[in-house]
Amino acid sequence: MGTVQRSDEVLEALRAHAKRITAPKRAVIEVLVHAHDHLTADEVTKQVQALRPDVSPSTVYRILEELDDLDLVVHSHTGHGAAVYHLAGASHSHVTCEGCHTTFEVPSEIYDRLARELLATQGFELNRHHVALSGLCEHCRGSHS
Amino acid sequence: MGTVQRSDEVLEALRAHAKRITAPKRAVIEVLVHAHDHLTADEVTKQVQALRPDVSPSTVYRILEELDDLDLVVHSHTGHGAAVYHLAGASHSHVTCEGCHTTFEVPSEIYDRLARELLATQGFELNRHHVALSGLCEHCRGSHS
DNA sequence: GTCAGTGCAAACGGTTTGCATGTTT
DNA sequence: AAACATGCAAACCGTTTGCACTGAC
Repeated sequence: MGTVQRSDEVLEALRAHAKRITAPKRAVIEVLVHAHDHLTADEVTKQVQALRPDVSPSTVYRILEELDDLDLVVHSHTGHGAAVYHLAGASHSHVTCEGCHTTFEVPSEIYDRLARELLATQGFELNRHHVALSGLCEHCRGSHS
Repeated sequence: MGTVQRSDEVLEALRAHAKRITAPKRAVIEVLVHAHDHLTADEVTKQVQALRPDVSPSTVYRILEELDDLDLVVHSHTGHGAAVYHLAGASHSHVTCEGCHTTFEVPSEIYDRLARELLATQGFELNRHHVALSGLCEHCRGSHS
């Protein structure tokens, strides 16, 4: 799995895989590199369109898919609403609050033991990224269900 | 959280909550009680319609939602395709294979340590049911990707 | 008789696809 | 110039909703 934080690393990887470098791709990558949180495809699209209004949502989906296939970005399903995307940086996992629908990162080591146990007992190889754990964040736990 | 395996327990609970007992509800409950695996809403609908062809998908969704609200059924998002439903029987969790898209149960104790850790370090209260863990089952791990 | 529950059809959100056009290589 | 990437619009899947009607209580 890749570990990328800068645009040129991503572009480099694209070239290495004989993918073409286009304006929409540059824009998507730029958005992802500067993103502070985890973005849905729609949020990526809106930010991209702020730079290049003519880029279509389907193109953004296709680019995200391509980057995902190359392990340059990672996406995660949250059990509510759209999937979230971010660059495949330092390996981490996700949890989503069912109350406020915020997705945040947790160290993926919290899965270590569970992953070992699943492998040993079920022969199941855990993917720590593909879905976010669900529950209630500190704040929403206080408020109410 | 409820622990129900028999139709009459479910019907009982519905009465206790002043919900009406209708033919479509009986059929949905019957299907769930006899289900061997985890069913999508669509699968429930098809099985219900085998008994009562005039029951509409939206009704099935509404019934599943009602039963879910009453903690009589549980649903889980798998990171691929439709959510799966089953009776709220013995507490267990789910994992889904990204290869063959099979969802199966695992003892929810595998989460014990992780849940404690999330609570202690993040103040996050884990819901062990709402999403299924994702990965590769023994068989698909062998085959390929 | 009342109201919750239902069927239908239409809308919805998120995502994918077919196709003609444009752009990178 | 060939191949690939794009924009658009339409389709898609899973799910929710508005509404008039039916049937449980």
